[in-house]
Amino acid sequence: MMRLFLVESPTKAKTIQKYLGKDWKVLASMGHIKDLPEDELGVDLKTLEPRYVFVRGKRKVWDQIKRTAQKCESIYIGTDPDREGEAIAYFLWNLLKPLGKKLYRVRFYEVSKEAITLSVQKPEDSPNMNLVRAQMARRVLDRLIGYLLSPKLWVYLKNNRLSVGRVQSPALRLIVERERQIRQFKKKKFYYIKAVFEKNGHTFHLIWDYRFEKPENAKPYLEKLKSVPFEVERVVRGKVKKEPPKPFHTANLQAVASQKLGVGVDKVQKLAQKLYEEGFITYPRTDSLRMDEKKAQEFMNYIKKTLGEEYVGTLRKFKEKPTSQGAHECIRPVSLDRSPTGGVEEKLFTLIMKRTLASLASPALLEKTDVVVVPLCEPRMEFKGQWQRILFDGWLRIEEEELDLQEPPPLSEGEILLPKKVTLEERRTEPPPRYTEATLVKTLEKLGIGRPSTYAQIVKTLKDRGYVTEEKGVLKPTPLGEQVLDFLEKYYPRLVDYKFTAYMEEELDSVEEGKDWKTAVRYLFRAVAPEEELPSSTS
DNA sequence: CAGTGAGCGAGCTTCCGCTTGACTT
Repeated sequence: MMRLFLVESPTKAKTIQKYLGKDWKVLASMGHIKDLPEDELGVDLKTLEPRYVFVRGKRKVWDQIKRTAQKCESIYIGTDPDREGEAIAYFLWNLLKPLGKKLYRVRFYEVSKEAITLSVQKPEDSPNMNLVRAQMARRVLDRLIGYLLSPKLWVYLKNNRLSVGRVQSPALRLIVERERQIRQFKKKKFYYIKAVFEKNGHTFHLIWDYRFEKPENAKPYLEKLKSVPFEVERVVRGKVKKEPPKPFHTANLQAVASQKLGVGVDKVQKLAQKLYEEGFITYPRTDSLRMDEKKAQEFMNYIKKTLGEEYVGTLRKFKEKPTSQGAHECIRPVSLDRSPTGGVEEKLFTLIMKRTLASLASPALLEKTDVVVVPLCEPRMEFKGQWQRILFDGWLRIEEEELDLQEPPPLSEGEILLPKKVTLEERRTEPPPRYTEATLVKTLEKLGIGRPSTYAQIVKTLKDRGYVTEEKGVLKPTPLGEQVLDFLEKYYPRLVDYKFTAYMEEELDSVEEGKDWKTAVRYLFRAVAPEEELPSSTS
Protein backbone atom coordinates (compact mmCIF):
# COMPACT_ATOMS: atom_id res chain seq x y z
CA MET A 1 0.00 0.00 0.00
CA MET A 2 1.25 3.44 -0.98
CA ARG A 3 1.85 6.39 1.26
CA LEU A 4 1.08 9.99 0.26
CA PHE A 5 3.39 12.92 0.97
CA LEU A 6 2.15 16.48 0.44
CA VAL A 7 4.23 19.62 -0.07
CA GLU A 8 3.60 23.10 -1.50
CA SER A 9 5.76 23.28 -4.59
CA PRO A 10 5.95 20.81 -7.50
CA THR A 11 9.72 21.20 -7.75
CA LYS A 12 10.07 20.15 -4.14
CA ALA A 13 7.66 17.27 -4.81
CA LYS A 14 9.88 15.96 -7.61
CA THR A 15 12.98 16.03 -5.44
CA ILE A 16 11.30 14.36 -2.48
CA GLN A 17 9.78 11.73 -4.74
CA LYS A 18 13.33 10.76 -5.70
CA TYR A 19 14.36 10.49 -2.03
CA LEU A 20 11.34 8.46 -0.91
CA GLY A 21 11.10 6.07 -3.82
CA LYS A 22 8.31 3.99 -5.27
CA ASP A 23 6.38 3.23 -2.09
CA TRP A 24 5.47 6.88 -1.88
CA LYS A 25 3.49 9.32 -3.99
CA VAL A 26 4.49 12.97 -3.55
CA LEU A 27 2.06 15.70 -4.62
CA ALA A 28 2.07 19.51 -4.44
CA SER A 29 -0.72 21.80 -3.24
CA MET A 30 0.67 24.75 -5.26
CA GLY A 31 0.27 27.13 -2.35
CA HIS A 32 -3.00 27.79 -0.59
CA ILE A 33 -5.96 25.54 -1.36
CA LYS A 34 -8.55 27.48 0.58
CA ASP A 35 -8.81 31.19 1.31
CA LEU A 36 -11.38 33.92 1.96
CA PRO A 37 -13.63 34.55 -1.06
CA GLU A 38 -12.30 37.25 -3.38
CA ASP A 39 -15.54 39.03 -4.12
CA GLU A 40 -16.91 39.57 -0.65
CA LEU A 41 -15.70 40.23 2.89
CA GLY A 42 -15.97 36.60 3.93
CA VAL A 43 -15.76 37.45 7.62
CA ASP A 44 -18.72 37.48 9.99
CA LEU A 45 -18.51 40.87 11.64
CA LYS A 46 -20.21 39.67 14.81
CA THR A 47 -18.15 36.59 15.47
CA LEU A 48 -15.11 37.35 13.27
CA GLU A 49 -15.51 33.82 11.96
CA PRO A 50 -13.88 33.57 8.50
CA ARG A 51 -15.55 31.73 5.64
CA TYR A 52 -13.08 29.81 3.53
CA VAL A 53 -13.66 28.70 -0.05
CA PHE A 54 -11.56 26.93 -2.65
CA VAL A 55 -9.02 29.23 -4.26
CA ARG A 56 -9.73 29.62 -7.97
CA GLY A 57 -8.38 26.67 -9.90
CA LYS A 58 -7.50 24.70 -6.78
CA ARG A 59 -10.49 22.39 -6.84
CA LYS A 60 -8.70 20.43 -9.54
CA VAL A 61 -5.57 20.22 -7.43
CA TRP A 62 -7.62 18.96 -4.51
CA ASP A 63 -9.44 16.39 -6.67
CA GLN A 64 -6.10 14.97 -7.73
CA ILE A 65 -4.88 14.83 -4.13
CA LYS A 66 -8.12 13.21 -3.01
CA ARG A 67 -8.06 10.55 -5.71
CA THR A 68 -4.52 9.63 -4.78
CA ALA A 69 -5.24 9.74 -1.05
CA GLN A 70 -8.02 7.20 -1.39
CA LYS A 71 -5.51 4.72 -2.77
CA CYS A 72 -3.06 5.28 0.09
CA GLU A 73 -2.97 3.90 3.60
CA SER A 74 -1.52 6.99 5.24
CA ILE A 75 -0.90 10.64 4.43
CA TYR A 76 2.00 12.85 5.52
CA ILE A 77 1.51 16.60 5.24
CA GLY A 78 4.91 18.19 4.70
CA THR A 79 4.08 21.78 3.82
CA ASP A 80 6.53 24.49 4.94
CA PRO A 81 7.08 24.67 8.71
CA ASP A 82 6.02 28.32 8.90
CA ARG A 83 2.79 30.20 9.49
CA GLU A 84 1.47 29.99 5.94
CA GLY A 85 2.59 26.40 5.51
CA GLU A 86 0.85 25.45 8.74
CA ALA A 87 -2.40 27.00 7.49
CA ILE A 88 -2.12 25.06 4.24
CA ALA A 89 -1.50 21.90 6.29
CA TYR A 90 -4.58 22.65 8.39
CA PHE A 91 -6.90 22.97 5.41
CA LEU A 92 -5.50 19.83 3.81
CA TRP A 93 -5.96 18.06 7.14
CA ASN A 94 -9.63 19.04 7.38
CA LEU A 95 -10.29 18.06 3.77
CA LEU A 96 -8.55 14.71 4.19
CA LYS A 97 -9.98 13.75 7.57
CA PRO A 98 -13.29 12.39 6.20
CA LEU A 99 -11.34 9.85 4.14
CA GLY A 100 -10.51 8.01 7.35
CA LYS A 101 -6.85 7.47 6.53
CA LYS A 102 -3.98 7.86 8.96
CA LEU A 103 -2.91 11.52 8.93
CA TYR A 104 0.42 13.01 10.01
CA ARG A 105 2.04 16.42 10.02
CA VAL A 106 5.76 16.34 9.28
CA ARG A 107 8.30 19.14 9.45
CA PHE A 108 11.69 19.41 7.80
CA TYR A 109 14.00 22.36 7.39
CA GLU A 110 16.00 21.33 4.36
CA VAL A 111 15.25 19.20 1.37
CA SER A 112 17.71 16.36 1.85
CA LYS A 113 17.21 12.62 2.05
CA GLU A 114 18.24 12.55 5.73
CA ALA A 115 15.96 15.39 6.77
CA ILE A 116 12.94 13.94 4.96
CA THR A 117 13.47 10.43 6.30
CA LEU A 118 13.89 11.74 9.81
CA SER A 119 10.72 13.82 9.59
CA VAL A 120 8.74 10.78 8.50
CA GLN A 121 10.11 8.78 11.42
CA LYS A 122 9.03 11.46 13.88
CA PRO A 123 5.63 12.61 12.61
CA GLU A 124 3.23 14.82 14.60
CA ASP A 125 -0.41 14.01 15.26
CA SER A 126 -1.93 17.34 14.32
CA PRO A 127 -1.11 20.73 12.84
CA ASN A 128 0.17 23.31 15.31
CA MET A 129 -3.07 25.17 15.98
CA ASN A 130 -1.37 28.21 17.50
CA LEU A 131 0.43 28.77 14.21
CA VAL A 132 -2.78 28.19 12.28
CA ARG A 133 -4.65 30.71 14.40
CA ALA A 134 -1.82 33.19 14.00
CA GLN A 135 -2.20 32.94 10.24
CA MET A 136 -5.97 33.35 10.52
CA ALA A 137 -5.53 36.44 12.69
CA ARG A 138 -3.33 38.08 10.07
CA ARG A 139 -5.55 37.00 7.22
CA VAL A 140 -8.71 38.33 8.84
CA LEU A 141 -7.17 41.59 10.02
CA ASP A 142 -5.71 42.24 6.56
CA ARG A 143 -9.10 41.51 5.01
CA LEU A 144 -10.98 43.79 7.38
CA ILE A 145 -8.55 46.64 6.78
CA GLY A 146 -8.49 46.13 3.02
CA TYR A 147 -12.15 45.49 2.34
CA LEU A 148 -13.77 47.75 4.94
CA LEU A 149 -11.49 50.76 4.61
CA SER A 150 -10.80 50.83 0.85
CA PRO A 151 -14.49 51.71 0.14
CA LYS A 152 -14.11 54.76 2.40
CA LEU A 153 -11.50 55.93 -0.02
CA TRP A 154 -13.79 55.28 -3.02
CA VAL A 155 -16.34 57.66 -1.54
CA TYR A 156 -13.77 60.22 -0.47
CA LEU A 157 -11.97 60.43 -3.82
CA LYS A 158 -14.81 59.16 -6.04
CA ASN A 159 -12.75 56.38 -7.55
CA ASN A 160 -13.68 52.75 -7.06
CA ARG A 161 -10.32 51.28 -7.84
CA LEU A 162 -8.40 52.66 -4.91
CA SER A 163 -7.12 50.61 -2.03
CA VAL A 164 -5.55 50.74 1.40
CA GLY A 165 -3.83 47.95 3.27
CA ARG A 166 -1.62 47.01 6.18
CA VAL A 167 1.35 46.61 3.84
CA GLN A 168 0.75 48.88 0.86
CA SER A 169 -0.21 51.94 2.89
CA PRO A 170 2.99 52.18 4.96
CA ALA A 171 4.92 51.56 1.73
CA LEU A 172 3.07 54.47 0.11
CA ARG A 173 3.90 56.62 3.08
CA LEU A 174 7.62 55.93 2.69
CA ILE A 175 7.54 57.21 -0.88
CA VAL A 176 5.31 60.23 -0.27
CA GLU A 177 7.16 61.22 2.87
CA ARG A 178 10.49 61.14 1.07
CA GLU A 179 9.06 63.31 -1.70
CA ARG A 180 7.89 65.84 0.86
CA GLN A 181 11.33 65.94 2.46
CA ILE A 182 12.82 66.60 -0.95
CA ARG A 183 10.29 69.33 -1.69
CA GLN A 184 10.96 71.11 1.58
CA PHE A 185 14.68 70.74 1.30
CA LYS A 186 16.52 73.96 0.58
CA LYS A 187 19.83 73.38 -1.12
CA LYS A 188 22.49 75.33 0.68
CA LYS A 189 25.90 76.16 -0.65
CA PHE A 190 28.82 75.84 1.69
CA TYR A 191 32.57 76.31 1.40
CA TYR A 192 35.62 74.67 2.84
CA ILE A 193 39.38 74.98 2.49
CA LYS A 194 41.47 72.34 0.77
CA ALA A 195 45.26 72.18 0.82
CA VAL A 196 47.14 70.26 -1.88
CA PHE A 197 50.60 68.86 -1.17
CA GLU A 198 53.22 66.98 -3.06
CA LYS A 199 55.94 64.70 -1.82
CA ASN A 200 58.13 62.24 -3.73
CA GLY A 201 55.86 62.58 -6.75
CA HIS A 202 52.88 61.75 -4.59
CA THR A 203 50.08 64.36 -4.81
CA PHE A 204 47.47 64.41 -2.09
CA HIS A 205 45.10 66.81 -0.42
CA LEU A 206 43.84 67.46 3.10
CA ILE A 207 40.74 69.27 4.23
CA TRP A 208 40.03 71.66 7.06
CA ASP A 209 36.74 70.40 8.40
CA TYR A 210 35.07 73.79 8.79
CA ARG A 211 32.12 74.96 6.74
CA PHE A 212 31.86 78.59 5.67
CA GLU A 213 28.48 79.90 4.65
CA LYS A 214 29.90 82.62 2.42
CA PRO A 215 33.15 82.62 0.45
CA GLU A 216 34.02 86.09 1.83
CA ASN A 217 34.25 84.65 5.31
CA ALA A 218 37.00 82.28 4.20
CA LYS A 219 39.12 84.97 2.58
CA PRO A 220 41.25 86.06 5.55
CA TYR A 221 42.10 82.40 6.26
CA LEU A 222 43.01 81.73 2.65
CA GLU A 223 45.30 84.74 2.57
CA LYS A 224 47.05 83.67 5.73
CA LEU A 225 47.52 80.07 4.54
CA LYS A 226 49.16 80.96 1.24
CA SER A 227 52.59 81.56 2.68
CA VAL A 228 52.56 79.39 5.80
CA PRO A 229 54.38 76.08 6.28
CA PHE A 230 52.42 73.10 7.67
CA GLU A 231 53.54 70.60 10.25
CA VAL A 232 52.54 66.95 10.15
CA GLU A 233 51.05 66.53 13.57
CA ARG A 234 49.76 62.98 13.51
CA VAL A 235 50.10 59.93 11.31
CA VAL A 236 48.08 57.11 12.83
CA ARG A 237 48.09 53.70 11.22
CA GLY A 238 45.66 51.02 12.23
CA LYS A 239 44.45 47.69 10.97
CA VAL A 240 40.78 47.21 10.21
CA LYS A 241 39.01 43.97 9.51
CA LYS A 242 36.35 44.05 6.84
CA GLU A 243 33.96 41.21 7.43
CA PRO A 244 32.56 39.23 4.50
CA PRO A 245 28.97 39.95 3.43
CA LYS A 246 26.00 37.88 4.51
CA PRO A 247 24.61 35.45 1.95
CA PHE A 248 21.50 36.39 -0.02
CA HIS A 249 17.90 36.20 0.98
CA THR A 250 15.04 37.57 -1.12
CA ALA A 251 15.15 41.22 -0.09
CA ASN A 252 18.93 41.36 -0.37
CA LEU A 253 19.07 39.66 -3.72
CA GLN A 254 16.38 41.89 -5.20
CA ALA A 255 18.15 45.01 -4.01
CA VAL A 256 21.67 44.03 -5.08
CA ALA A 257 20.79 42.25 -8.32
CA SER A 258 18.41 44.87 -9.65
CA GLN A 259 21.07 47.50 -9.08
CA LYS A 260 23.97 45.48 -10.52
CA LEU A 261 22.10 44.01 -13.48
CA GLY A 262 20.05 47.13 -14.16
CA VAL A 263 16.66 45.38 -14.14
CA GLY A 264 13.54 45.72 -12.00
CA VAL A 265 12.98 43.68 -8.86
CA ASP A 266 10.14 41.76 -10.53
CA LYS A 267 12.51 40.68 -13.29
CA VAL A 268 15.10 39.58 -10.72
CA GLN A 269 12.46 37.48 -8.99
CA LYS A 270 11.34 35.87 -12.23
CA LEU A 271 14.92 35.02 -13.20
CA ALA A 272 15.62 33.61 -9.76
CA GLN A 273 12.47 31.48 -9.97
CA LYS A 274 13.68 30.13 -13.30
CA LEU A 275 17.12 29.31 -11.89
CA TYR A 276 15.38 27.53 -9.03
CA GLU A 277 13.14 25.49 -11.29
CA GLU A 278 16.12 24.48 -13.41
CA GLY A 279 17.87 23.28 -10.28
CA PHE A 280 20.65 25.86 -10.19
CA ILE A 281 19.81 27.64 -6.93
CA THR A 282 17.89 27.06 -3.72
CA TYR A 283 14.44 28.40 -3.03
CA PRO A 284 14.29 32.09 -4.01
CA ARG A 285 11.55 33.30 -1.64
CA THR A 286 13.14 33.20 1.76
CA ASP A 287 13.98 35.44 4.68
CA SER A 288 16.59 33.05 6.04
CA LEU A 289 20.37 33.47 6.07
CA ARG A 290 20.96 29.89 7.16
CA MET A 291 23.18 27.65 5.04
CA ASP A 292 23.31 23.89 5.08
CA GLU A 293 26.48 22.86 6.94
CA LYS A 294 27.57 20.20 4.50
CA LYS A 295 27.07 22.51 1.54
CA ALA A 296 29.00 25.25 3.32
CA GLN A 297 31.84 22.80 3.91
CA GLU A 298 31.81 21.88 0.23
CA PHE A 299 31.96 25.56 -0.77
CA MET A 300 34.80 26.20 1.67
CA ASN A 301 36.72 23.28 0.21
CA TYR A 302 36.29 24.85 -3.18
CA ILE A 303 37.71 28.14 -1.87
CA LYS A 304 40.64 26.25 -0.38
CA LYS A 305 41.32 24.46 -3.63
CA THR A 306 41.09 27.49 -5.90
CA LEU A 307 42.43 30.32 -3.71
CA GLY A 308 44.22 28.63 -0.83
CA GLU A 309 43.74 27.91 2.85
CA GLU A 310 44.09 31.54 3.92
CA TYR A 311 40.98 32.51 1.98
CA VAL A 312 38.73 30.10 3.88
CA GLY A 313 36.51 31.73 6.48
CA THR A 314 33.79 30.33 8.69
CA LEU A 315 30.10 29.49 8.44
CA ARG A 316 28.57 32.23 10.55
CA LYS A 317 25.22 31.96 12.26
CA PHE A 318 23.10 35.06 11.86
CA LYS A 319 20.47 36.15 14.28
CA GLU A 320 17.15 35.52 12.61
CA LYS A 321 14.82 38.48 12.49
CA PRO A 322 11.71 38.10 14.66
CA THR A 323 9.63 38.15 11.48
CA SER A 324 11.65 35.30 10.00
CA GLN A 325 9.80 32.04 9.53
CA GLY A 326 12.85 29.86 9.10
CA ALA A 327 11.38 27.39 6.65
CA HIS A 328 14.12 27.71 4.08
CA GLU A 329 17.82 28.28 3.57
CA CYS A 330 19.51 31.34 2.16
CA ILE A 331 19.64 31.71 -1.63
CA ARG A 332 22.74 29.84 -2.83
CA PRO A 333 23.88 27.62 -5.70
CA VAL A 334 22.72 24.02 -5.41
CA SER A 335 26.09 22.96 -6.75
CA LEU A 336 29.21 24.57 -8.19
CA ASP A 337 29.41 21.98 -10.97
CA ARG A 338 26.45 23.24 -12.95
CA SER A 339 25.71 26.77 -14.05
CA PRO A 340 23.47 28.29 -16.71
CA THR A 341 25.12 29.66 -19.83
CA GLY A 342 24.39 32.97 -21.41
CA GLY A 343 22.16 35.93 -20.81
CA VAL A 344 21.05 37.66 -17.66
CA GLU A 345 20.39 34.28 -16.08
CA GLU A 346 24.08 33.49 -16.02
CA LYS A 347 24.89 36.91 -14.63
CA LEU A 348 22.39 36.45 -11.81
CA PHE A 349 23.73 32.99 -11.05
CA THR A 350 27.29 34.30 -10.97
CA LEU A 351 26.22 37.04 -8.58
CA ILE A 352 24.62 34.49 -6.26
CA MET A 353 27.58 32.15 -6.49
CA LYS A 354 30.11 34.87 -5.70
CA ARG A 355 28.11 36.20 -2.79
CA THR A 356 27.70 32.69 -1.39
CA LEU A 357 31.41 31.94 -1.61
CA ALA A 358 32.34 35.39 -0.31
CA SER A 359 30.13 34.89 2.74
CA LEU A 360 32.23 31.85 3.61
CA ALA A 361 35.62 33.44 2.87
CA SER A 362 38.01 35.07 5.29
CA PRO A 363 37.73 38.75 6.26
CA ALA A 364 39.76 41.32 4.37
CA LEU A 365 42.44 43.18 6.25
CA LEU A 366 42.79 46.89 5.55
CA GLU A 367 45.33 49.37 6.74
CA LYS A 368 43.78 52.66 7.71
CA THR A 369 45.91 55.79 7.92
CA ASP A 370 44.69 59.00 9.56
CA VAL A 371 46.73 62.10 8.84
CA VAL A 372 46.46 65.46 10.63
CA VAL A 373 48.45 68.44 9.37
CA VAL A 374 48.42 71.85 11.03
CA PRO A 375 49.57 75.20 9.57
CA LEU A 376 52.04 77.07 11.75
CA CYS A 377 49.81 80.08 12.41
CA GLU A 378 46.80 81.17 14.43
CA PRO A 379 44.07 80.05 14.74
CA ARG A 380 44.75 76.36 14.89
CA MET A 381 43.31 74.66 11.84
CA GLU A 382 43.38 70.88 11.62
CA PHE A 383 43.64 69.60 8.06
CA LYS A 384 42.68 65.96 7.91
CA GLY A 385 42.78 63.10 5.49
CA GLN A 386 42.18 59.36 5.59
CA TRP A 387 43.56 56.55 3.46
CA GLN A 388 42.91 52.86 3.27
CA ARG A 389 44.82 50.13 1.54
CA ILE A 390 44.45 46.40 1.34
CA LEU A 391 46.86 44.27 3.33
CA PHE A 392 45.00 41.06 2.61
CA ASP A 393 42.06 40.89 0.20
CA GLY A 394 40.22 37.85 1.63
CA TRP A 395 36.60 37.74 0.44
CA LEU A 396 37.15 40.87 -1.69
CA ARG A 397 39.06 38.65 -4.09
CA ILE A 398 35.85 36.75 -4.79
CA GLU A 399 33.33 39.56 -4.94
CA GLU A 400 35.67 41.97 -6.69
CA GLU A 401 33.97 44.81 -4.88
CA GLU A 402 35.17 48.17 -6.02
CA LEU A 403 36.77 50.04 -3.18
CA ASP A 404 38.03 53.56 -3.43
CA LEU A 405 41.53 52.87 -2.23
CA GLN A 406 44.72 54.83 -2.56
CA GLU A 407 48.21 54.58 -1.20
CA PRO A 408 48.65 56.81 1.85
CA PRO A 409 51.13 59.67 1.37
CA PRO A 410 54.67 58.99 2.66
CA LEU A 411 54.59 61.26 5.71
CA SER A 412 56.08 61.12 9.17
CA GLU A 413 55.16 63.06 12.27
CA GLY A 414 56.94 66.38 12.81
CA GLU A 415 57.69 66.82 9.15
CA ILE A 416 57.28 70.32 7.66
CA LEU A 417 55.47 70.76 4.35
CA LEU A 418 54.70 73.62 2.04
CA PRO A 419 51.37 73.36 0.26
CA LYS A 420 51.39 73.37 -3.50
CA LYS A 421 48.20 75.32 -3.40
CA VAL A 422 45.36 76.20 -1.05
CA THR A 423 41.91 76.47 -2.58
CA LEU A 424 38.35 77.21 -1.58
CA GLU A 425 35.92 74.43 -2.52
CA GLU A 426 32.25 74.91 -3.10
CA ARG A 427 29.70 72.20 -2.34
CA ARG A 428 26.00 72.13 -1.74
CA THR A 429 23.90 70.11 0.66
CA GLU A 430 21.82 67.50 -1.16
CA PRO A 431 18.30 66.30 -0.33
CA PRO A 432 17.81 62.62 0.48
CA PRO A 433 17.48 60.46 -2.65
CA ARG A 434 14.16 59.12 -3.89
CA TYR A 435 13.52 55.42 -3.42
CA THR A 436 14.26 52.98 -6.17
CA GLU A 437 12.41 49.67 -6.27
CA ALA A 438 15.51 48.11 -4.78
CA THR A 439 15.95 50.52 -1.86
CA LEU A 440 12.21 50.43 -1.15
CA VAL A 441 12.22 46.65 -0.89
CA LYS A 442 15.20 46.81 1.44
CA THR A 443 13.49 49.39 3.64
CA LEU A 444 10.28 47.37 3.74
CA GLU A 445 12.21 44.33 4.84
CA LYS A 446 13.97 46.31 7.54
CA LEU A 447 10.66 47.63 8.85
CA GLY A 448 9.21 44.10 8.79
CA ILE A 449 6.56 45.07 6.23
CA GLY A 450 5.54 42.37 3.75
CA ARG A 451 7.01 38.91 3.08
CA PRO A 452 9.57 37.55 0.60
CA SER A 453 6.87 36.35 -1.79
CA THR A 454 5.29 39.81 -1.96
CA TYR A 455 8.12 42.38 -1.95
CA ALA A 456 8.10 42.76 -5.73
CA GLN A 457 4.29 42.74 -5.77
CA ILE A 458 4.01 45.67 -3.36
CA VAL A 459 5.76 48.04 -5.76
CA LYS A 460 3.57 46.78 -8.59
CA THR A 461 0.37 47.41 -6.63
CA LEU A 462 1.37 50.99 -5.89
CA LYS A 463 2.06 51.51 -9.59
CA ASP A 464 -1.15 49.76 -10.71
CA ARG A 465 -3.25 51.92 -8.41
CA GLY A 466 -1.63 55.00 -9.87
CA TYR A 467 -0.13 56.01 -6.52
CA VAL A 468 3.44 56.12 -7.73
CA THR A 469 5.28 56.35 -11.03
CA GLU A 470 8.66 55.08 -11.98
CA GLU A 471 11.02 57.00 -14.18
CA LYS A 472 14.55 55.82 -14.76
CA GLY A 473 14.15 53.42 -11.88
CA VAL A 474 13.15 56.14 -9.44
CA LEU A 475 9.85 56.09 -7.55
CA LYS A 476 7.78 59.25 -7.27
CA PRO A 477 4.30 59.66 -5.83
CA THR A 478 1.53 60.96 -8.10
CA PRO A 479 -0.92 63.63 -6.91
CA LEU A 480 -3.37 60.76 -6.37
CA GLY A 481 -0.86 58.95 -4.18
CA GLU A 482 -0.42 62.09 -2.11
CA GLN A 483 -4.20 62.48 -1.77
CA VAL A 484 -4.49 58.90 -0.58
CA LEU A 485 -1.81 59.47 2.04
CA ASP A 486 -3.54 62.71 3.12
CA PHE A 487 -6.72 60.70 3.56
CA LEU A 488 -4.96 58.05 5.61
CA GLU A 489 -3.12 60.55 7.80
CA LYS A 490 -6.40 62.27 8.50
CA TYR A 491 -8.72 59.32 9.11
CA TYR A 492 -6.57 56.25 9.79
CA PRO A 493 -3.22 57.61 10.98
CA ARG A 494 -2.22 54.40 12.72
CA LEU A 495 -2.32 52.51 9.45
CA VAL A 496 0.60 54.62 8.22
CA ASP A 497 2.45 54.84 11.54
CA TYR A 498 5.55 52.64 11.40
CA LYS A 499 5.64 52.34 15.17
CA PHE A 500 2.07 51.16 15.22
CA THR A 501 2.55 48.68 12.40
CA ALA A 502 5.48 47.24 14.35
CA TYR A 503 3.27 47.02 17.43
CA MET A 504 0.63 45.32 15.31
CA GLU A 505 3.21 42.67 14.39
CA GLU A 506 3.95 42.07 18.06
CA GLU A 507 0.30 41.66 18.94
CA LEU A 508 -0.28 39.29 16.03
CA ASP A 509 2.78 37.28 17.02
CA SER A 510 1.41 36.83 20.54
CA VAL A 511 -1.26 34.65 18.93
CA GLU A 512 1.51 32.16 18.16
CA GLU A 513 2.09 31.93 21.91
CA GLY A 514 -1.54 31.05 22.49
CA LYS A 515 -3.35 34.37 22.85
CA ASP A 516 -6.92 34.36 21.53
CA TRP A 517 -6.76 35.42 17.89
CA LYS A 518 -10.17 37.04 17.69
CA THR A 519 -9.45 39.24 20.70
CA ALA A 520 -6.23 40.39 19.06
CA VAL A 521 -7.87 41.10 15.71
CA ARG A 522 -10.84 42.93 17.21
CA TYR A 523 -8.55 45.07 19.35
CA LEU A 524 -6.17 45.91 16.51
CA PHE A 525 -8.89 46.72 14.03
CA ARG A 526 -10.57 49.01 16.55
CA ALA A 527 -7.24 50.71 17.14
CA VAL A 528 -6.81 51.37 13.42
CA ALA A 529 -10.43 52.31 12.68
CA PRO A 530 -12.14 53.45 15.89
CA GLU A 531 -15.09 54.94 13.99
CA GLU A 532 -15.78 51.71 12.19
CA GLU A 533 -18.61 49.64 13.57
CA LEU A 534 -17.38 46.26 14.59
CA PRO A 535 -19.88 44.75 17.01
CA SER A 536 -18.53 43.24 20.19
CA SER A 537 -18.50 39.52 20.40
CA THR A 538 -21.93 38.26 21.38
CA SER A 539 -20.71 34.99 22.72
C1' DC B 1 -47.75 62.48 -23.97
C1' DA B 2 -42.78 63.32 -23.58
C1' DG B 3 -39.24 64.43 -20.68
C1' DT B 4 -37.13 64.63 -16.02
C1' DG B 5 -35.67 63.23 -11.46
C1' DA B 6 -35.73 60.42 -7.40
C1' DG B 7 -35.09 56.00 -5.68
C1' DC B 8 -33.68 51.37 -6.00
C1' DG B 9 -30.94 47.40 -7.11
C1' DA B 10 -27.31 44.99 -9.48
C1' DG B 11 -22.57 44.76 -10.48
C1' DC B 12 -17.95 45.93 -9.71
C1' DT B 13 -14.17 47.05 -6.64
C1' DT B 14 -10.88 46.46 -2.44
C1' DC B 15 -6.63 43.04 1.37
C1' DC B 16 -1.98 39.79 2.14
C1' DG B 17 0.54 35.63 1.15
C1' DC B 18 1.43 30.87 -0.71
C1' DT B 19 2.35 28.48 -5.30
C1' DT B 20 2.80 27.57 -10.89
C1' DG B 21 1.37 27.42 -15.46
C1' DA B 22 -1.93 28.94 -18.78
C1' DC B 23 -3.38 32.76 -20.51
C1' DT B 24 -3.07 37.71 -22.83
C1' DT B 25 -0.56 42.30 -23.91
